[in-house]
Amino acid sequence: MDDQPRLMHSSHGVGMAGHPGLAQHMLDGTGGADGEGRKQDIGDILQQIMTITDESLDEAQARKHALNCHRMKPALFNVLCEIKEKTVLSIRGAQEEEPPDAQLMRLDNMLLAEGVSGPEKGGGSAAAAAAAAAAGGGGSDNSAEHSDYRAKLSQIRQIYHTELEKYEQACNEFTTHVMNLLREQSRTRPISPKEIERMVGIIHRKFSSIQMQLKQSTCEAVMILRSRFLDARRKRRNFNKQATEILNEYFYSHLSNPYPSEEAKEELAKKCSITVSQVSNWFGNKRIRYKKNIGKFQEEANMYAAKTAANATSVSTHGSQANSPSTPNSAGEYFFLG
DNA sequence: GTGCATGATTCTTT
DNA sequence: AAAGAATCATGCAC
Repeated sequence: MDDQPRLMHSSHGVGMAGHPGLAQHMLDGTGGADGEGRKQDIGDILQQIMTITDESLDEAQARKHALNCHRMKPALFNVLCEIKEKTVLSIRGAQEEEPPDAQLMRLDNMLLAEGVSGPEKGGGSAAAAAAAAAAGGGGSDNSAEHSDYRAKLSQIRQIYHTELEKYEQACNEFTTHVMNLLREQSRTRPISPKEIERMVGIIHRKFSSIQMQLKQSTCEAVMILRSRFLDARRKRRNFNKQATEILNEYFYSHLSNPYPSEEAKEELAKKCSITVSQVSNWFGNKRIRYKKNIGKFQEEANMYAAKTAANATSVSTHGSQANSPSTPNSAGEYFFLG
């Protein structure tokens, strides 16, 4: 055991000299058996290994074969393997720590949530349905947009999977190729299984970083699609007639103070099948537009006043006129006069 | 295509 | 935080 360092040391000392004639002599197995001769022997083998890449392919092939058959080869090979093992282990210890990538996990989670990387159909339509629900809308005519969204999502999904498969295939092919190469080389130079393992790890890391780029751009594409789908301003739909009617009825019957409470907004939202914030938007727009041009809305105001009055009389023959805007009892309180 | 209507957003004011 | 005001972007009738 303690002669291993000596072997390596001698390789440095003698290896650089280069004695083709002597080397041939050694490889023939006719060299001396004394200690000094053995050192020379090993040194020449190492020298030949180190210079093998300088030779032509045929020469190198022949040299390789000769070296493989050399009587000292197994011993030298074992020693080199041990040394290699030690250095590889020390390298491993130094650079092995790899925290689970938070970014990658986020991307994976998102792709799963959006139904891009999950099971075939279910996730995608679920996400689309959620997006559709979030979009607010009347709910009747968004099925066309919905299917459009779904089609585009599945397009993204398909591209993603094709690319992913391509990467995986390339990764496997490359890994196999490298492993075959290393296995082949391990016959002439010391390559420990751990080193192969490490190499495979490096390859996988490289490919997974490429995969991450794919995941990132897929996420971006989904986000853009989603934001387009969800951007209500782009896909603005007028409220249906009934909803507008309900909102106008409330507005004109509360003309002196058209500021519905939170509860009233919720009630209106429910009646109109829209969201509370849409109700708030509507009243905000209505107030400002009414105030800006009361004349323009006069006809509408009268119409709804009549309607409200009619409703009131039909409900109660007593003819309550509590909410009649056409007969204000205290005009000074009207919001648009303030 | 044009112009007005309308729902949503953004910024400012209260 | 809610309302007002200005503005944007689309819908729709013509």
